[in-house]
Amino acid sequence: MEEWEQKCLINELLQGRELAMQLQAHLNLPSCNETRELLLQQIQASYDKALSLLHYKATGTSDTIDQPPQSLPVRDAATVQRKSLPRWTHQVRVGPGTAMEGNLNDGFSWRKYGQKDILGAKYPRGYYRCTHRNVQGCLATKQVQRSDGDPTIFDVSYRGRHTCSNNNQEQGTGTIEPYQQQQHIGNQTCPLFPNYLSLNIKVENDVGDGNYETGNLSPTSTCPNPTGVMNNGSTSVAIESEFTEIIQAAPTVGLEFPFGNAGLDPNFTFDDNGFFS
DNA sequence: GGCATTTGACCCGG
DNA sequence: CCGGGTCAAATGCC
Repeated sequence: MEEWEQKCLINELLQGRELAMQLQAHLNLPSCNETRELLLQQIQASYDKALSLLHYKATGTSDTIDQPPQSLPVRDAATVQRKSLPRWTHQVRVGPGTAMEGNLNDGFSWRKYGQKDILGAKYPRGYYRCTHRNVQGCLATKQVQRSDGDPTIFDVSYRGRHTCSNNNQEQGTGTIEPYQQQQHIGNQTCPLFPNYLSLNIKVENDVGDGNYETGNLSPTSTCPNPTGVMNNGSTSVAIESEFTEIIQAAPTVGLEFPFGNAGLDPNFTFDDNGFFS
């Protein structure tokens, strides 16, 4: 058990370090403020996690002290948590090769839990949560909505951070690893989804006090799932995944991908195949 | 049977 | 009251 915690801790610290380096790199780029904010958030979250790990070790079940009255049904707690989670969105444009929204694979496994027609939007919005929510207490969720202007663009907004570690290579963990930092961990770089193109992200920091999940990380959130680490070299998978977001986020403006923005998808033929009923 | 998606109902905040 | 977000039963797929 202790080994686990230690690994988790190291993971977090490494991640924090990497993120900090990222941040440093971004300090020189005048353009992306949001990216920096995102990085900051992630760094903070890393620290939080690391600290919570230590705390856990020290006191056993640290447990959430500032949990007020309680008695509120689960739902309330969930709501509160939800409200305080950080949120950011990318715009993802999809090329012709990519099938549909489901395939907007970003390295995590999502499970759809709802869909809603949004007022004023042509297309419904899909609601997804992490598949491992129940198992690992991972509270990450995302919403995917096709832009009504350009059907090839999806607004993907993320909420919360993944506390799980799902390293399923077969799932397409290999997000594009665009520019910078080619830390190819293992064989991660699968070119499965070269279709991300321009993505803009914006961080909507509705984390008022910035202490989201300060007092209470989701109870089980602290330690990534064993499988993540099991895979020997890939202890960093969790990190990798999180990096994914950053990486995707970073290219904000005018970053040229290998495949070039131009190359992508001259004419998508979505409309033909019924896409999204 | 187990897991994922679908879909209408429900909850909650503005 | 309205609209966005979530739940949960029904359904589908492997």
